[in-house]
Amino acid sequence: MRYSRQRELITNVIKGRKDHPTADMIYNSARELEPNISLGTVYRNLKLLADEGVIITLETEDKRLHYDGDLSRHSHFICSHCGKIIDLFKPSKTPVQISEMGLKVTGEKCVYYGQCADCANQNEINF
Amino acid sequence: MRYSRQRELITNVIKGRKDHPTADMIYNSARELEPNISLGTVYRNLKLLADEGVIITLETEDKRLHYDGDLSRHSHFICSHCGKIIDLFKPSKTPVQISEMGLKVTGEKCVYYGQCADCANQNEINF
DNA sequence: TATAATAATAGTAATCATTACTGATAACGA
DNA sequence: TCGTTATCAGTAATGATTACTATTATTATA
Repeated sequence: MRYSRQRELITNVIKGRKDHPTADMIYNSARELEPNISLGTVYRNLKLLADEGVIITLETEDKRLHYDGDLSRHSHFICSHCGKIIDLFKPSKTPVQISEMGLKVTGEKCVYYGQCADCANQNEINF
Repeated sequence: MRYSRQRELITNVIKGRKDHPTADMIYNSARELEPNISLGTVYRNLKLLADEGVIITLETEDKRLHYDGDLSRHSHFICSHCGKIIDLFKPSKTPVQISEMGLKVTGEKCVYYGQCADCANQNEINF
């Protein structure tokens, strides 16, 4: 992977924010410093950075991918009313502590990722 | 909300499956019994059922919404290799127990939903 | 039971986030 | 410095989902 000024800028934009911007929001931020940057470049690099594990993606109900530059283990709270995304770090993970932040939790979706038994077996043979 | 044969069929298709079908998969199943059912009808009713809380949605990395007719509290395991979605019920939620199912967990995304402090305050005034 | 009001449908067009494509540009090893 | 080729800007294409419209079906009521 070669260096590119655009990719560095995109990385800095994400890492420098505490919200969880969409591609479009990152595009707008990036254009302030690099007015000619292309939306396609933003999307291509976001995918690249996510594949490399440099950033994290968040699939939300608003049907747009949100990006997170914080790789530390944490979960998220999404307001069903305004869509705001709030980081929840370990000590705040329990329902009680969440409510201390003024958040009223009505639901949760927890997804684990990895390799299923079938794919793990296939890998033993094919890879 | 009036009764409709199509909505009942769609509901039965989802409730009768243990996998986590997309709209397209539900459409194909529904067509076996109702060959003229429209894809638009499937989408409209899925959204309706999700809004009513009759079914649950799952936003995945494959960029297609998956639906779940099981309302009991549980999380999901998604195979990064084949995309298969596996239910994880309470007693299997810990990493150790997950690995006993032959699943190799490499990551997790946990999202809580509800009302943020700002929206809760606004509601006191406006609603 | 017949009828009117209107929710829901089938079929199709439109939307919108994301991805693919293409000729030009830039990074970087030799 | 030069050649190779990753990356880019700009734009077209894709694909899941939603909106639209004329028609049909549900259901409350006479």
